[in-house]
Amino acid sequence: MSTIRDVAKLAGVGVATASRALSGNGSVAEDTIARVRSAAERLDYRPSSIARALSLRRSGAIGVYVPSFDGAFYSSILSSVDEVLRAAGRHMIAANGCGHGSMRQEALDGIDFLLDRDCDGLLIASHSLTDDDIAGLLQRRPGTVIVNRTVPGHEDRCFSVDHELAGVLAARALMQQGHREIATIAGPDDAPDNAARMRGFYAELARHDILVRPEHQCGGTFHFSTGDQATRRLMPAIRGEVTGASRVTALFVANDLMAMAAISSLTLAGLRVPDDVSVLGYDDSAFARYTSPPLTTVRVPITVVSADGCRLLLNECYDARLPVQRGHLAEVIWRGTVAAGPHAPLAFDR
Amino acid sequence: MSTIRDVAKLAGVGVATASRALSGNGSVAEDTIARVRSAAERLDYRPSSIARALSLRRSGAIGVYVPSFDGAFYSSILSSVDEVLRAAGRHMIAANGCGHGSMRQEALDGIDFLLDRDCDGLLIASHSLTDDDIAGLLQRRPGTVIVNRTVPGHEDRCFSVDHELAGVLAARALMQQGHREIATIAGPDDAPDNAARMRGFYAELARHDILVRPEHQCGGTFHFSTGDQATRRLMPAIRGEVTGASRVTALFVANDLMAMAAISSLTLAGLRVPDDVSVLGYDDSAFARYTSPPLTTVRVPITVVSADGCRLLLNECYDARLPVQRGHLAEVIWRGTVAAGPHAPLAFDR
DNA sequence: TTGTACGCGTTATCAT
DNA sequence: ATGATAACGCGTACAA
Repeated sequence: MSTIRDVAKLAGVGVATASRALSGNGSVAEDTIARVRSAAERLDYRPSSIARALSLRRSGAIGVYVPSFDGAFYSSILSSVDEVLRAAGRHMIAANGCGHGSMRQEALDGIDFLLDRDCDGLLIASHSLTDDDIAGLLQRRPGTVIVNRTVPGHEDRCFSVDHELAGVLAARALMQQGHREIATIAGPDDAPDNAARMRGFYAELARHDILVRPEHQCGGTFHFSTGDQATRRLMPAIRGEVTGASRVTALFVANDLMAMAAISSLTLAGLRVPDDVSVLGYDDSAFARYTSPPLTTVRVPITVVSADGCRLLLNECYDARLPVQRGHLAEVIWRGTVAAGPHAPLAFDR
Repeated sequence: MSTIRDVAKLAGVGVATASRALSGNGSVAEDTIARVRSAAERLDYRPSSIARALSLRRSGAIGVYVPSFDGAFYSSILSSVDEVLRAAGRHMIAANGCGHGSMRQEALDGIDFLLDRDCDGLLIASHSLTDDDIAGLLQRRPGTVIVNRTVPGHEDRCFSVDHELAGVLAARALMQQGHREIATIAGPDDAPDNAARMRGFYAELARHDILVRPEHQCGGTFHFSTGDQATRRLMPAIRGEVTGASRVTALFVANDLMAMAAISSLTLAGLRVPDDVSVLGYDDSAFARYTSPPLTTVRVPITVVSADGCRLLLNECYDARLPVQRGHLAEVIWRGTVAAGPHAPLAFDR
């Protein structure tokens, strides 16, 4: 490995000149630049990003924490962030939750790990941290951005759709199709984004005098398996086998993974989607248009949300002036899993 | 940010002693260690990983290139590598193909990018690079491991199942269920792993006098959309609407993403899987057990394959002595998308 | 425009 | 067991 001193020597100049010639910072004579360039070429000179980082006191790395790399949702964040970062000549150190603690502990550990790596900035997607965890982190580490949830008092550092409003849209979608007997499969109780969408969902339903019976409210973990389990538990209600209760005709599932598992489970049990039950998902993951039938779902534009978060980070950490959008909106994507229910459809403006 | 000099000063020792006390390398008196530790604690001292990297001439980073973060297959590689790395105190710089060139160019760029980041080692999963690209890279960069394909002459640096054998298993799975009229949806022509599985598949079929008609061999890109398109093209043949040709009763799809799209497409067209057509996937991605119906597929144990590749890297780059397995095997996972075909089942030993 | 010299924060060497 | 000091490779004052 040749260093900049080798290049300087070969070009017959001082190291400072070589550095300037290569980086373009500072003025260097044309022919000197050429000499240095060709010397660098000849030696196959590769600047040490480590030495540069030490000197500049910036590593050029943005740490990204996601609970998991699996699942289309978090993958989208990584893709999107990697693209923005690479275009800016920065890179990503990605960490996911691993180890053996609670999900909160895993997140804390992962973030700690990233911090130890001298990341210039941090982009975090975690629904397992408490608001206080995040508030503390935000205060300790200025260059931090939170994605997919909004922490009260720190709205400027959070990039997310309004999940509560998205929940409202989900409720309307079902009601406008004439569903009133509805069951839900939620995400983790302690996940703020889950809580928000469920809150919005139930509230909007309640505004139209629709109540989801407690026994029709299932909990899940955002993973396939729990979508499957919850659906099985709901099966009698969906089949209308519960005496004294009307048949459940629609299912709102808090993310597409669980929705997909629900459809699979339903199909396996001989129930037809959407003829026997409608299923409404959440996220609009990449696979949603390829389930059988294609999934009707609430789209969360997570790639653009995280790209904007990432650009804010770039602006702060490296004095860039990238455009940063806010106020991203969720919307219902109509595909094939929600059909007309037995009741009169309700109409909503837009 | 306090440095080790601050710690040393506060503890009343030299920097070397402080360094030794903190790292555990070299002998330091018990009470000195305690003094240094508490000084570090008080100052909330965080060693600079950059300075350490410069001094040690190792960044502690392993670069990981995957064509895309989306799709369960590459996500599994990331998860698995991150877990192994974190356990070893190392980290991952992940890059995916982005930019606007060919997939090969994207891979080349991504790898170059990683190299510029002073990664100690490289783990690469790309089916778009040529064997020569990889041979060249392997020679330039000793600490490199290739995952999910085997480059002739570099078997020791490649971690992969035998995709050709896996293709053989796929063919047997279909034949043993009594299928003889078979269509295929392959991955990219220039992807060696795709070529291998298709080669094995066709060869094993041919050994039993089964030929896949050229018009029943479709090409794809490993993405959802092409699985969908190919399936539509195949529809008449599956429906038995092609005069002078027997009805296609089974579909072998080169990865689960396309297989999922195929099922969706089939279902949408009113065809039942597996009653009307069987579908056999490839990879056993995380979602495979949650399609409708659950996908029968050839399992490629990519998490353990890449974990072993990663451990070899760790051994080479950091003189670790982690166990490294080889010779991972693919196997057919029977679920719900392959049913009995119209012909006599063939029997195979194991 | 150019070159010298220092600083970035660590670890390692070598005396003591 | 400990401390001074020299790398590590780069960027950049500052002087020329």
